[in-house]
Formats: sequence, structure tokens, C-alpha cells
Amino acid sequence: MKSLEFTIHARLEGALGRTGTIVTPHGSIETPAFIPVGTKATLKALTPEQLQATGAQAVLVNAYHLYLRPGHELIDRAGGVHEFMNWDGPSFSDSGGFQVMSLGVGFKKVVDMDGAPDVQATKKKDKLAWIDDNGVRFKSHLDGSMHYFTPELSMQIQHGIGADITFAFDELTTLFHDYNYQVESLEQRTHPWAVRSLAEHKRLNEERSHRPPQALFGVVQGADYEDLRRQCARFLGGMDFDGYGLGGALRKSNIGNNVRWMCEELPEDKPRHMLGISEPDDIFDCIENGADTFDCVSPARVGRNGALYTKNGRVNITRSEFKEKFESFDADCDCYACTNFTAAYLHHLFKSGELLANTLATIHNERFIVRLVDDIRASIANGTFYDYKKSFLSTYYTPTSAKPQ
RNA sequence: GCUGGAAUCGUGUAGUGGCAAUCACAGGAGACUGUAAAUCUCCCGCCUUUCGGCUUCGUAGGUUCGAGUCCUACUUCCAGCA
Repeated sequence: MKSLEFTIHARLEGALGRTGTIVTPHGSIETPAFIPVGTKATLKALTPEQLQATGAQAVLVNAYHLYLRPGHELIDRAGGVHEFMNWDGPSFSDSGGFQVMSLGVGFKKVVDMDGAPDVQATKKKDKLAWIDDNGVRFKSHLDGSMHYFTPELSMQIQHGIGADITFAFDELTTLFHDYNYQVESLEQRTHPWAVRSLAEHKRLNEERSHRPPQALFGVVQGADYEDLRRQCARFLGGMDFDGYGLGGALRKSNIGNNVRWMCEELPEDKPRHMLGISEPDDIFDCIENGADTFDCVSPARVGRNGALYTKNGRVNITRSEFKEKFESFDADCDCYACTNFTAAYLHHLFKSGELLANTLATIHNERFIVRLVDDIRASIANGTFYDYKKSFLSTYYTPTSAKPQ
């Protein structure tokens, strides 16, 4: 059994976009596809059946969180994450590289992707991770205990978890780091760590032949610098990865170019996964420039916080205007929430702090993004991608993209 | 009827002689991109775009340089006793 096969079907004229099929030991993924994130082996507020009903083809879990709790050995003893969480479709696991940044930079808030200088300053006392060229020292956010991650440990964790597609351990820099730091990060950490991740991954796939073979994606970094992005993509593209993660610090207004820089250098016949992106305008730009799959926590998180996607942009269902709107929140949506409940009821659930609010909002948002990417895939197949993109974005308002650059 | 206690923002409270309005809830709005997130931020007496201005501690008096705070009466509520 091969760990992964990728077949390209249709191509986007005049750009790098394409449709395809990724085949894993747990089933296939039609690409482009949106992959919801279930960090701790669950998409918050949803059962696997509810997640599947959104049209999600796969789920992405996180090595750092599952290592801390319940532990990757435990998940291995449980028969792997598919058995453990009762998800029998394809799965991804992130390496923990994101936590190197989010815990290490010391931001309690998500770093502004446009690098706005007014982002809350780092407080050293909040810092929970310290990086060196061999790995990263972490302070657990759960109990303060110290841990040390290396590329090898990340791969061991990810093999214990047993997701179909794993990611190399990388350093996710931010736009606040200067050019010299980005170079140092690539040359001394992300590149050597990719080599070490791949070696350990191959060793583990052989050692653990009783388990389905896992695939490994190298992760391209380089922030917003074209030369670094191309250099990193060439370096990793020359290695024996099953696919590639497109990661790192991205300037929203330049995201399409950034993805193009990478995808022009990467081998065409391997899938490319865009890490942490789900805003519709970004998805269009990334797919157009060669990205195949996406994962992101945003639909789930903003949904739990009361923001629901519509064709006009995100809308806060907690707004008082929905108090007596006794009709579907989104008549265009075919999700369980929109076809069975009124906007007034969703509003009530949120104002009351009811748990069902989280479930229904998550179902709606995941369905919205999954369906959007499905529609984009169809538009590439039938040659209407550019029309669809123009049409969709003409009415879609993105708060972050409206910010002055 | 008697005795005691209480009355402060929509609600519950803090403030016990020195620029009233603390905290929470409720309410209003915003944010969220490889999940330290069912979280966070802002507003929340009135007027003002801002700066700022004005009002207000149940009611009416009194003491005091100064009263939400002390005193008197009244009103209402609560508790106990009749």
C-alpha cells in the first residue's frame, strides 16, 4: 500500500490552479478541498457524523495538543487517531510547528496576517517556547511542565497519532522578524529540520509496518520574500516528500503571489496544502496559484463566537436585528442549521449561552467553506473559475481585507 | 401597631464625612486565518462628533467648610414581635 497517490484532472488556464484526487489509506480527497481542523481529535462541538454531513472530506489534528493530552502513545495504543476519534476518512496531523510561533512569540492573540504594527506587544513573561537550532523547548500551557520538541519527536508523535498525512517540523516565523532572521530560520532550522523529519518519518514507516503507511509533507517558509520562498520551495521540492505544506507568515494582500512563488518551484505532481487559510478571498487567490487543500480553525472558532458566513461576508448572529427574524439565517445554505432553524432561534441560542449554538454555528460555517471550495473545484473543471471568483467576491465583504494596507 | 434593618446605573452590589458610581449580570457593538479561544476588546445616567459639559445615591428638611455616608420626619420594602 502506498502512503499517498495524487492525480491531477483539470487545470486552470493561465494559472497554476488544478483539480485532482488525493488517495490515502483512509479514502480519497477531491481537490481543491477544505479540511476542517479538529485540534484535539475532535472538531469542537461536532460529532464525526455531523462533521461528515458538512461535506468535509478529511480532518486535521494537532501533534502538540495530542502529545500533551492524552499523549501520542495512548492514541497509538487506542489503534491510532482514526479509531480513537471514530473518524474513518482521511486525516492530517500538524507538526506542532505553529505552536513554536504562537507559544514562543508570546502573543495571546493571533498575529495579524498583515503585520499591523499595533498588534499587542510581546510580553516576555507570557512566552512559553524557546527555539534553538536543534528543536524547541516548550512550557506546557496546560500545567507549566517543560518539554523539548525536535523534528524526530514531532514525527514520532505524528506516527503515534497515525494520521494519513503528516507535516515536517518547521519554524513558523512572523512578519515582524526581519530578513536576516528569516534566512537564518530557513538555513538553520526549517531546512535541516525537514531533512531530519523526512529521515525519521521513513524510519518510522518501516518500523511500524503494522500500521497503514503515512505520508509526509515538507513545509515551505520564507515569509513575504520572493527569493526565500522560491529558495525554500526548490530545496524542499528536491526532497522525497509526498506533498508540500505552504505555511508561514503571509501578507494577506500578497497571498496569491506568495503561493505562486512557491508553486512555480514545487514539483507539479505532488499535492500542496495551504496551512491555516480559510477566508474566501484568500482561498480563491491560493487555489488560482496552485494550492490544493486548506485547513483552518477559523470557521469553527468564529462560528462559536457568533460570526456566521454569508455570501456577503461574516455576520454576527448575536446582533439584535436577528431577535425576531423568523426565517432561515441563510436561505441559500443547505446546511442542517439553515434548513431546520430560524435566525431568531440561532440568535436566542447564542444569547442564552446554549451549547447547541456552538454546534449549529460550526455546522453552518464549515459547510459554507467546504461548499465554497467544492464549488471552486467544479468551476475549474467546467472552465468558469474566473467568472465564479469575480461573481463571488463582488458581493463578499472581508473585514480584514478592508483594512488599509 | 411595635422593634430593628434597608433604599446607589436596567438588575444585584461596592462606596460608611472629602471630586459618587466599584464589581458582576443584563443590554449594545466589534474582532477572530497550520486552536493557550463556548474567547477577547470596546460601549453601557443625560447631552456632545471630539474636547468636554450636565445630572444623580427613596422624599423633604437639618448638622457641617463639605453629606450617598451623621441627625429628624415621611414614603416604600424586608425581618422579628404583636
